[in-house]
Amino acid sequence: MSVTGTRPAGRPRSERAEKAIVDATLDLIGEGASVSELSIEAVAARAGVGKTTIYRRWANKEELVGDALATLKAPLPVVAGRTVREDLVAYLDVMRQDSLHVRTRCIMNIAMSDQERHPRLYERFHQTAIEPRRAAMRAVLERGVATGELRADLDVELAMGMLTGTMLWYTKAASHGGALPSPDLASRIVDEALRGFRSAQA
Amino acid sequence: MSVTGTRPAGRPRSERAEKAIVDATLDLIGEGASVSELSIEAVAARAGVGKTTIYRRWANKEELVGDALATLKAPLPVVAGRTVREDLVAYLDVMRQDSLHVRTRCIMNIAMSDQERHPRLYERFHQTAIEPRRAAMRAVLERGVATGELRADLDVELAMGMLTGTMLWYTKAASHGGALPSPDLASRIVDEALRGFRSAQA
DNA sequence: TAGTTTCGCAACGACACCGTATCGTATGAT
DNA sequence: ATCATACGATACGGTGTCGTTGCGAAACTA
Repeated sequence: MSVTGTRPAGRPRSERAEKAIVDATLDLIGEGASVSELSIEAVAARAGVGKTTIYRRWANKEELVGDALATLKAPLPVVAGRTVREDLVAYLDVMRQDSLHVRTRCIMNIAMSDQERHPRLYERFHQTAIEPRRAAMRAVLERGVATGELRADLDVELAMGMLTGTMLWYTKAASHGGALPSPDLASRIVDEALRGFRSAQA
Repeated sequence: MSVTGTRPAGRPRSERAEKAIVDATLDLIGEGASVSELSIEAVAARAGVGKTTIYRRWANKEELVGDALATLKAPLPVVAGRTVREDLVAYLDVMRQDSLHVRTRCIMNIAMSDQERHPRLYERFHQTAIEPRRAAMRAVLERGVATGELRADLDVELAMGMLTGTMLWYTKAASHGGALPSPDLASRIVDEALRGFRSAQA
C-alpha cells in the first residue's frame, strides 16, 4: 500500500472485464431470464471471464444483479415545462424505446417480475429506476391539474397507471409474434387518455 | 381388453393424482415460477405423487403445463347486453379476481412472461385463455360504437389495451408491498377510461 | 385365487450449477 | 530483475434436476 496515493503493486483490476460482466447480466435479464434463473456460469460465459473474476468483486448473484441494475439510471428527457401532452409523450416514449433494446428491457422485465423472492433487490431497483420516472410523470399531471388544463378531480395515480399500464401491455404482453410497438404509440396512448383527463374548459 | 366395454383389468388411473398434479402445476406458476423454472420434481413433491406418475401421463414438462393451462377456461360472466359500462366492469373485474387466487393468477403470469422460449405453449394458452376474453371485450366496445354511445372514431384495440393494461399494472406491477387491488378498481378504471371513449352526444 | 395395471419410493447415470481452490500466465509497481 | 495482484481455465465436492428403471404394495378384473 503506497502512501503517496499511487496505485498498489500488482495487476490492476480490469475495467473491461467488470463492464462485460455487468453487460452480460443485463443482457441475460433483458432476454427474459428471471433473477432466480440467472446463473453465474451463464454470466461468466457470456462475458468471457472466469467465475473467480466475478466472485472477486461480488459475493453472490443478488449483489451482482443489484449493482448491474443500479447502472440503469436511464436519463429522463429534459422537459422543461412544455405542454402536458408533450411531456407525457416524452416520458412514455422512454418506455417504448427501453423495450426495443435488450439491455434496458430489464427495467420492464424486473418491474413485472415476482418481487417476493428478491424483495430487497426489487426495492433498491424500484428506488433507482422506477420511482424517479413516476415522480416526473406525476409532477407533469399535477402541473396540469394546477393550471386547470386537467380536471381538478383527476385521480393522478390512476391516470399514471393508465398511461404506464397501457404502454407495458403493448410492449410486453401484446408483443407476441415479434411485432414492435409503433413509433407513435406513446402519443396515441397519451392522446386517447387526455380525452378523459382534460377539464371541460380545455 | 374386454369387448363388452367394461374397464380393462388392472388398477385404474387415479383421478385424484391427476388433479393434484395439475393443481400443483398451476399453483407453482401462480406463485411466480416461470415455465422454465418449473421442475417436475417440485410438481411431484407439491402434488404428493411420484415422478413416474407424472411421466406416465405426460411426455415432458411442456406437455404438462400445456394441459394444466388448458383447464383455465375461466367462465366469462354472462353479460347479455347490459350497458357498455357494466359489461366492461364485469369483464375487467374477472381479471382483478383472478389476481387474488394463486391458481388463476397463472393467466396473468403467463400472459406477461417471455413467450419466446415456449412459443407453442404460449400460442395454445393465448387461444384458450386470453383471446376469448379479448373477443368478448371487443364485442362490447364495438357495440358501444355501433349504438353511438362511444365515439365513431374510437380505436377499439387501443381502448382494450388501456383497460387491460391498467388492470395488469395494478394487479401485478403495482402490487409490491402486498397491497391488494381494491374491489372497486375495475369500475374506477372503466369510468376514467369512458370519459374519453364516450361520444360528444353521450 | 392369478393376472394385470398403477401407485409411491428409491436409485441411477448424466447434466448443470454453486462456491471454492489451484495454477500458469499476465500486468502492473518498485 | 523481484514482488504482488488479477486474469482465465480447470478441477473439485456438493446440490438439484432430468428421465429412466426396478420394486413391493395397492387396486382392480376375471
